[in-house]
Amino acid sequence: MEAVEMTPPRRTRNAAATRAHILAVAQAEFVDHGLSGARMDRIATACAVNKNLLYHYFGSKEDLYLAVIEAIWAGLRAHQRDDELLALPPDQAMRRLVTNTFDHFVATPELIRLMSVENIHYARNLRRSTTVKPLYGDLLDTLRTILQRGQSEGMFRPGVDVIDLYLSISGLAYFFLSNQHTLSWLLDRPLVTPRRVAARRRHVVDMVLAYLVHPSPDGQDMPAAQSGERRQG
Amino acid sequence: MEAVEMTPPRRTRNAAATRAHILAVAQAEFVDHGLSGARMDRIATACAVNKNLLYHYFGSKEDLYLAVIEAIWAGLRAHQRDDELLALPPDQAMRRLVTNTFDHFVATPELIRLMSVENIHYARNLRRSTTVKPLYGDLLDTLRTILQRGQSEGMFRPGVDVIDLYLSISGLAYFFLSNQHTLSWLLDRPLVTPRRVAARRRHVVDMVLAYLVHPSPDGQDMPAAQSGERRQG
Amino acid sequence: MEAVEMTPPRRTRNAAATRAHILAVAQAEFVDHGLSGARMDRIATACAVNKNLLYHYFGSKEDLYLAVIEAIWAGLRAHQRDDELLALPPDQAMRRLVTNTFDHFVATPELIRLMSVENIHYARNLRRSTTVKPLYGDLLDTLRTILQRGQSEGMFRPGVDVIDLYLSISGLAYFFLSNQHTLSWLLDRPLVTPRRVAARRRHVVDMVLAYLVHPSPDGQDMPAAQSGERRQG
Amino acid sequence: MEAVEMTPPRRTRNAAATRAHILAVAQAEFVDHGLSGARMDRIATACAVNKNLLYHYFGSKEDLYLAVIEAIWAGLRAHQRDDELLALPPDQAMRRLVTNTFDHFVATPELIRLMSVENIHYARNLRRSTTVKPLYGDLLDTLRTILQRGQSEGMFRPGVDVIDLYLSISGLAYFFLSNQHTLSWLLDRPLVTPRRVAARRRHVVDMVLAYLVHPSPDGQDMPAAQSGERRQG
DNA sequence: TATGAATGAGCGTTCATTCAT
DNA sequence: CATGAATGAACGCTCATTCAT
Repeated sequence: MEAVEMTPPRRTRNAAATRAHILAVAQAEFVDHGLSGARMDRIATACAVNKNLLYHYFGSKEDLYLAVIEAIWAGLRAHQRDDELLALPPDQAMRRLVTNTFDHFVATPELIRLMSVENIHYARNLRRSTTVKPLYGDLLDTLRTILQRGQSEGMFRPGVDVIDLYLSISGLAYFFLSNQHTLSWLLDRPLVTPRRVAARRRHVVDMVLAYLVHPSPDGQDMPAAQSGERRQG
Repeated sequence: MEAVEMTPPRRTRNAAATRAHILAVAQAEFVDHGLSGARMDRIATACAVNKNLLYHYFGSKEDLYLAVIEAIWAGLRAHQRDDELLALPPDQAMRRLVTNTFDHFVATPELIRLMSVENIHYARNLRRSTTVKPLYGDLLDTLRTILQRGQSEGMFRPGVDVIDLYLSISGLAYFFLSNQHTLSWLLDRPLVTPRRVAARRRHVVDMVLAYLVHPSPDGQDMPAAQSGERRQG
Repeated sequence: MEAVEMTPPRRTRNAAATRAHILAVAQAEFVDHGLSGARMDRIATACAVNKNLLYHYFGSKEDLYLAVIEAIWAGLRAHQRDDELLALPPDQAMRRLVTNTFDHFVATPELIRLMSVENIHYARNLRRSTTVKPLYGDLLDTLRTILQRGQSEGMFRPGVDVIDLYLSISGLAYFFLSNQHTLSWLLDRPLVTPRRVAARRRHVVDMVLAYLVHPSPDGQDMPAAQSGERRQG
Repeated sequence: MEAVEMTPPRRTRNAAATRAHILAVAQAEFVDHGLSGARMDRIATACAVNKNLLYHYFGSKEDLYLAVIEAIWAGLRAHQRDDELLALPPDQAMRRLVTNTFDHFVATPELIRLMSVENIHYARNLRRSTTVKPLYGDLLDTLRTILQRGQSEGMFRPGVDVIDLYLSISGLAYFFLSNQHTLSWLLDRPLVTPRRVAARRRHVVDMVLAYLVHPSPDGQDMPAAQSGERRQG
């Protein structure tokens, strides 16, 4: 809920830095208030720049918003291109992919909120973007590769739709974050404490792997048995 | 995306009907445009009613919005109170609970959108409600009962957090609906066709039950094996 | 600042009483908020009658206001017709006339405020009245009689304009009441405490009589010498 | 009753001039219609300026009104600081003080009306001012000095309350101006013609000095005897 | 490049008033 | 006589945007 700080470029003749600063402040505003609720005035004031500069650099409120969501979706995609995953055995790769997704969502609340905002607006603006779509041409490739590898090894169950798998991995991490405010009110407890987040992380991994991994004949390979994540405090 | 029509009660001097009509039209407006984006003028026009009447009945835009979300959350809760579930064996009860949740989300797109909208506003309005919270005191009771019954029978795995389970059941159904517009653009295919929804329904049930249900020693009781829902076309 | 009480005529079929009640409540509203600031809604609510009744009885806001000021000006005039004055010697009569004016202003703050309100509106409404003007045809008669009697006795100074005398008697009592709120703020003390009002009453009488009464040749008849009012606590 | 014109600074991009113009036009509006009756739209139109500019410069209607009354009260005080008075003998100083007050009221009808308006609103706005009160800390000083000087010389009567004297000097000049519209209707003659104003001016001076000045033993020093003002036509 | 001044459209809200019974 | 339902006009104010330099 705080205005982004970044090196304030007051009296700077550095156009790029000013632009970046505006973008960062605008992101905070759109994250906080949505598209309709955001105020150009507040952005200009928070940037300590003249309001006209916003229009000079970005053209209009909607275009400024577009620049913000283009940046956030590019950041998401950059994170997803995790080639190191393909070097791991399928179950470990999948586990890593799930935790990476989860961790990125947790670490980037702006992403969660802007995704909600953009869907409230029926993705009308994202569709106007010419930069985002190209990045997502192969969105499912890594996941599909891991999935197929695990299936051909007999480790993963057959008949798994990669889109459904993607939606589940995302949804399991997304929902409790995106809807934390209504949920924590109705459930009468905070949902995004470090403790609860860590527990949920384990739960999500368990659920995805329980679904994917064939139980071994002798039952000793129950996914849950190894759900303890070593890398996380 | 259009204003609700309902039997137009124009020229009727029936306060309750007028109020209900306003509420229905207002819901459509808030669903479509969010809180900040909604326009009282549009609501009044769509109702064929004087704008002042909105204020006469509801006091303010925010209070009208509150009335809308109170109604939608009450509807959600009414649906969740499914006592018939407790008469079923745990696995069937759980399966039914998951499909009920899923089906209600699919059948009530307004709910999904208003949940998103309200979370964009940090649940500020829901928290003002005095009617919603009381309904949700025992939100997790049914789920907890089913879960514990399954665990004591040895059918469900131990160590399952009921909150996490609730979040997962909801999230698996919620995300692909709430974010369908960005997702279908990025994934280059529609996500809410009848075919895809049916497939996703099966997938969600499979995932939840695969997570919960112990594999039987001989491995022939894989949850997925019985995922075919008979009751759904 | 309080709503007038009067016997609340709820469920009374007594039209006259209802009308009177509305009038009393309306007076309080106009006194408090002026003409533009008054609200028909507030009046109706305070009367616990339907808003339409105000229109039924009085036609419009401006006409209701007119009824209020007609009543208050009639009350003022009724008070001024003090025939007993003419039975007194001129100086005592004048003293009585001044104190009567003063006391009536003090006792009727509504009068002061409605006079200010009506003048803010350039007496536009009072001029529409057909009932007030007739009452004031002989407004200055009593004053003129007393004045002339005193002059012909050699007790009052000659060359006194009766209008100026009237304006002074009124103005000396009016101003500190009408402007009490700004004055007491700027002078940093309350002006309408019982003590201050009593002192001002003496002062006003002194000033008017000092102006009117010839000093007696031996100087022992200084008006101030007898300024102590016996009749007042 | 018409909006002030002043050199119309349209097409001028001079903030200070625009602000001053708005203030002048706003004063005329508040003088004419009071606070509740004034219309921001009318002010904007009369200024040939966008309505939003009023808010940009003054924040709100109430704050614009506050700026107007701050200016008028500052003007009143500026006029009252008449140090030359102290160089005159007490009776002449007092005479001058009374005429100055009277003349300022006559010359500034906006002041009279805004004082009435502000009192109708219980001085609620003046009390919000941080600039007016400091100017009025020593409001009574000059008057007190003149009074005491005259008393110690034996020229003025003892036992005069300086506040009452101030209220009387003001009230004698204020009332016939503030209430001219009702009065001239009820008295059936105009009250603010040059002739009547001049006569009233003499009357007010006479009354104040008759009250203050001891009659000389031989009676030839009747205050009224020298009431003829030379400086006024 | 950057700014202070200014705008037009429209928003949420209010208010005196009228309709229908 | 009295009421609940409903209205039209306009009010104070906001907001994205443009002008002029």
